Amino acid sequence: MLGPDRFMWRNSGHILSIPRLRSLRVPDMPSGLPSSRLITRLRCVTDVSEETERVITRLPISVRNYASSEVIVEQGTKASCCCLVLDGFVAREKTNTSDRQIISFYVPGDIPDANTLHLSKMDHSLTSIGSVVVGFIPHEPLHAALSQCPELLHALWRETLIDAAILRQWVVNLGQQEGVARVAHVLCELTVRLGAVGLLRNDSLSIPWTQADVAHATGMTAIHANRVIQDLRLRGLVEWGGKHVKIIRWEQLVQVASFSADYLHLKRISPVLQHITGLS
Amino acid sequence: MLGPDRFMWRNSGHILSIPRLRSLRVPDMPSGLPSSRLITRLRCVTDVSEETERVITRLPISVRNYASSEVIVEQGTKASCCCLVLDGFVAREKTNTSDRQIISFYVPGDIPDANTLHLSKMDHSLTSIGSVVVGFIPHEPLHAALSQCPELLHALWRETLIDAAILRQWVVNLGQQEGVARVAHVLCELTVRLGAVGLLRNDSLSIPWTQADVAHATGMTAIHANRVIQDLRLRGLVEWGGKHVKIIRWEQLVQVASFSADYLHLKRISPVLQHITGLS
DNA sequence: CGTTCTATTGACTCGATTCAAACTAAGTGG
DNA sequence: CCACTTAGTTTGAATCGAGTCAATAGAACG
Repeated sequence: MLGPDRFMWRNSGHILSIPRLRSLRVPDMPSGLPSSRLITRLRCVTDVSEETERVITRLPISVRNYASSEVIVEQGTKASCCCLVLDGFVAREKTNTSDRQIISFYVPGDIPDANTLHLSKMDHSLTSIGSVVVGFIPHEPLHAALSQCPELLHALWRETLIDAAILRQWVVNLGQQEGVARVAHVLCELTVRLGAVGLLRNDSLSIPWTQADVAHATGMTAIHANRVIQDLRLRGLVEWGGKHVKIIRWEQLVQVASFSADYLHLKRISPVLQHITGLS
Repeated sequence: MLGPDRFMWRNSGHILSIPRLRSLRVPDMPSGLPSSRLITRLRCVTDVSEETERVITRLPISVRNYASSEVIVEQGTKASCCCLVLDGFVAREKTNTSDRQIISFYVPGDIPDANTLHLSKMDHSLTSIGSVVVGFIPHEPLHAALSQCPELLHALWRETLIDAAILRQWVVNLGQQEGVARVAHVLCELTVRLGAVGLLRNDSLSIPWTQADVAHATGMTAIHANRVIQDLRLRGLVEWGGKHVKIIRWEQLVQVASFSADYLHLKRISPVLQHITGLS
């Protein structure tokens, strides 16, 4: 149940493979079965019948832990299974020699590589942001379940389409907003997505990212990310200490970010989320 | 067979609905049946059996023409059919009060709103870049065809996944490349995508876009886009006159753009494309 | 308790936007 | 056919957001 013996470690832009020396901080196992994370997520965006729920529960899922900054699935490889985030955060990224771009973040319940069901060759990598628990579902039984259960197929297709909708919004965010707005937008999105699956505590996000991660996601320098974060703090919009971000003024944050949750295509908004966002 | 009586006309950032006064320049009809465009495209990325081809040919497709800068499908509306680009270029865009972001371009054979099959509410608009011929396929018969023909279903799902892969690359492009590289990348991508469906003529792209369109796609000012284009011309990479872009030095363009066609997930490269790109 | 990340600060440079204005090409109406 | 209008392209100068380089301060870990 432990991670691999060697893992990719990022060090000032370079990627080295070094033996694992540190002990793994094993995060808490998600409550209940791994499949419940997926079902919770799917219920946010579509109807899931009990029959479909049973099909999902019967899927073989092998659970695995990752330490921080490990590569879960690597760019260029062919995937033979889909991974389901159970706990922690996963980043999708493309890394060139010097530049790293985080394309999107994934939270528990997401299947970041559902695309491999029909595009097995990975055109990007999946890496862990902080320690992460991931469930792997082999393609064959998943394909079998899909052909047997059209509702599940449509739910998964829908998931991949929402993933694309998030990418579209990210393009807009990068293309036409300036630094402060870009970071604010990421915060808004993660708040709503975490809230949707019931993982918001106390109006705040516990994301084990570094300011460099934020920078790589929003297309800026770590130094500039730092200044943007200070700006957000100064405006009193958030409290941002280390890996803990607390939303102080949601409405203003939304305004700065030009955020609207439409593109997330949520069917229902959880009570916790309603409280924070005022959405319904 | 003509477009609507009124259409959206963009004028210095504002959007006005004015009566159509100008005569429509009706583009040439695509050769053969509308469905052949789709089949040609699908064959670029997946295998299409004759049975599936027959299913596609039987789909009801109503053809419609659009003049330049018309809204084909509008953000916020619920779509009840998918549109298939038959001739010309379509842009996917999100427009706020002042800012316009082109999220992606579509070429003949593409289905820009296949996502509406499972996310009927449009979170963006589709507009015409120059005059365009579009085929509309109602959702119901399409859904029926999908449940009857798994191969078509998987082909379409695959198409939506490639659409997402293009968005991922676009995020990288916007996030970490500077102006010249961004524009060069768009050119490389369109060259390969047009070449794949056999629509490259003479190493050059006939795209009826304005420099403002290029700017909105690459996240910059029209003025800066102009300077970037001049830069590309000066370096001898392209000849860019009006709506006609000719690729002069493909290898250097690829290098400037940091372009690699992997993310387009093409199964085969057409002969014309091989000639220009040296790919296989 | 030192090593290694991570966060922070300052000064300088550069890419990109803004504002203003001129110039070209194309379409319209008299 | 020419004058007029409008969209689109091009140019210049001033300004600003963001990157770069360099260096320090704090936090986490073995």
